[in-house]
Amino acid sequence: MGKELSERKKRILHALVDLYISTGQPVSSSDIQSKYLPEVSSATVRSELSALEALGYIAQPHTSAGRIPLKDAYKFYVESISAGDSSSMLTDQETAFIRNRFVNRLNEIEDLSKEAAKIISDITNYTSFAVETNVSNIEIEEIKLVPIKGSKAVVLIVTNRGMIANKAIDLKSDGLDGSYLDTATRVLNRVFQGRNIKDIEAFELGEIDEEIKGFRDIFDEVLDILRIYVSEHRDNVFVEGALKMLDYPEYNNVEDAKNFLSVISDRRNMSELLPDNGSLEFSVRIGKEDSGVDKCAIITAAYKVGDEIMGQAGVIGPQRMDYKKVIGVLDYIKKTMSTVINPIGDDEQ
Amino acid sequence: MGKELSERKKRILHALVDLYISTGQPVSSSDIQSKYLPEVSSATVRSELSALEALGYIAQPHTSAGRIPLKDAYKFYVESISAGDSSSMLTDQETAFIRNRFVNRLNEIEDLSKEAAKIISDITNYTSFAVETNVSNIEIEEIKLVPIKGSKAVVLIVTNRGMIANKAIDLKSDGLDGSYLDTATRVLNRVFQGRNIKDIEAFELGEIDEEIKGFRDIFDEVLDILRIYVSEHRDNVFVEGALKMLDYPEYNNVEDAKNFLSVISDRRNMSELLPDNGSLEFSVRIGKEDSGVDKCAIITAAYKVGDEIMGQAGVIGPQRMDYKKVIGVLDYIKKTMSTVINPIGDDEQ
DNA sequence: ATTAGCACTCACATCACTTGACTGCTAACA
DNA sequence: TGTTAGCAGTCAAGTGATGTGAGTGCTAAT
Repeated sequence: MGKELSERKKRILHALVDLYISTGQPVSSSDIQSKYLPEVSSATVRSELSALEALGYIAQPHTSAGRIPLKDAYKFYVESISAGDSSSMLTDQETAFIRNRFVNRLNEIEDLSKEAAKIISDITNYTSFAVETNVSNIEIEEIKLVPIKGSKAVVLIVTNRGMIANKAIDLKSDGLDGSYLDTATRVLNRVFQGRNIKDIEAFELGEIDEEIKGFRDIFDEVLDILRIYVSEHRDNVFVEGALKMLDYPEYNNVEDAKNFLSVISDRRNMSELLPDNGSLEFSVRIGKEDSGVDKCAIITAAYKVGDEIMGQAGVIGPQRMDYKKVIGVLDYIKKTMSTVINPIGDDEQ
Repeated sequence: MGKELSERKKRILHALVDLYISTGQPVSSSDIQSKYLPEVSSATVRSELSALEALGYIAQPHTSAGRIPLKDAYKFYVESISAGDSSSMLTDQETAFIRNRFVNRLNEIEDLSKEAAKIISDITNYTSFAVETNVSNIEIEEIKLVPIKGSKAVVLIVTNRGMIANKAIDLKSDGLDGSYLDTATRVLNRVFQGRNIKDIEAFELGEIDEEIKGFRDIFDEVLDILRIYVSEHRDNVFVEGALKMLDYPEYNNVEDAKNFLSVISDRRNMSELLPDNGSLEFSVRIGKEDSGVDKCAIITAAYKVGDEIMGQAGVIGPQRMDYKKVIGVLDYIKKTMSTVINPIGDDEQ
């Protein structure tokens, strides 16, 4: 559909988006002519603009105004810049900045995501976010019951991603002696060791019935801890620079600003904004309808550690945003993250 | 200074603040007369208003407008309502709502603060916050070193407020046998047991030099964990309903809204907004200058568990806010929190 | 196909004018 | 002396008329 655009139409459309991105104002035929196409007249540009308008790429706010780009124009624009080498779009200063920020102590995947979101927002000046995916894809390596004062014990669950320890359980008077705990630990490990955390819902009693016997309470406690952990970490979204969107005139009224902020502060909403197929290297979505952020464009990149996709990071900004820069930053972050980080598990935790 | 106000002036001033709080519009003499003082004429009210204006309680936005309250008027108003029984200002429905929300499983003081902030914001419809104070006033009860796979061990620090366990340390090849860990645990407990977490900076080597000997690495790791814990939990502020402020016409422009949001999302700023003397039962501050929220009023209450002050919770809203309701809610929350919650330590953790 | 030229459109700013909600003042009254 | 009615004065906010200028679409000439 877009293929039959003449070379000149393409140049004009690209120029129009460029100008609109930098000014935010409707672009006039003479603007385009003087800055991008000095070899023709503005009248020629005008007739081309008419054609582009008929094709649905651009529109006029009112009869005597310039043109503004529509969704398709942005799509065309993004395609045209994606072709180039995106990493070359960052200055040396910026790449150095990114690298520096990542060398700090970052153990947890959580810290990593947060830091990525911050960096992206700092450099691009747009609202950014990072999401950990596959949180439930965690394997239990070992469970320990550690006795502490009184008749309590701490449940310590070691996984391939870190550890979970936030709750003490009360053993009542059942077993204050070490052997009780030892047995309980052995049983728990027989049940849980090597299992994936996402399967906990399926941990039904049937299969392991006779093993549990006297340890039913502890078993339930552990299940509970895992459930809470999964629910708290599912769709873990970090948003950075939320207020930066308010600097752009598109969101210069309280109504829209409030709406935007309420959408992005709700993690459920945020995860709906992510591309369905999380494995896409890059995703650019412009003006998603009915999402509460229809005046926005969302660019995401999936990042990996080793071969595994750990999450996504991206930018949410006005439709007229600096796509070139954003894609460049995301691309560089993507690369940096997989090289700077030691694969989890070799390091502590 | 305010004492010499005549009874009628008091009634008029109170009426004016009342009306202004409910409408947000400058209040005219005839409004006051018709709704609050039908026994006199509006001209009389006018002359009283002149006097109150001369005393600095109220002002006119422009010559032909009604009056709006100034800081002193709000102070007068708050004093006059604080005298009454604040708890009676809540409906039965509201008190039931509060009680219900608190009966849920709430282990950590953190959950408690968060929930309090949510409740306050839900009921009052203003932005609310809760702060844990005295986080550093935590005593170490016990330290455990739990060996996990490889040559690693988890450091588990049990305190009177809960437990800290987020890091595994690498023992290298030093000691894979249990006895090494046992000795290390004993030494660590001799050093740390019973000590207050806030004293960690003073844990210098001199005094306990010869005890550490071969456990210097582990000792440093533990110190590090404690330091990080303290710094992450100092001034732990939870803000709820931040966007609610944007519903009030006072913040109906993006400039102010952005400013407000950036102030309250920064925890350092927030802790500066708290009253210096955290032990005050209630604190009402109106239009604090140079704070970035000079158009706001801030009401805080200290809440206790047992005799110990655990934190503060409060509301930040427009100066013309429903003081009666807010104070009522805070008062009830205060009472409920100390009764619903089991003293920490009896319960799990 | 391109261009110059021109008439047309329309958002936006400006200005004069009206309206109405207040006040402050004054003079009369209890 | 305190209160009140009455009235003139003030000023924000709304309304409508008018001008301005940036931009277009159209047409006729090249």
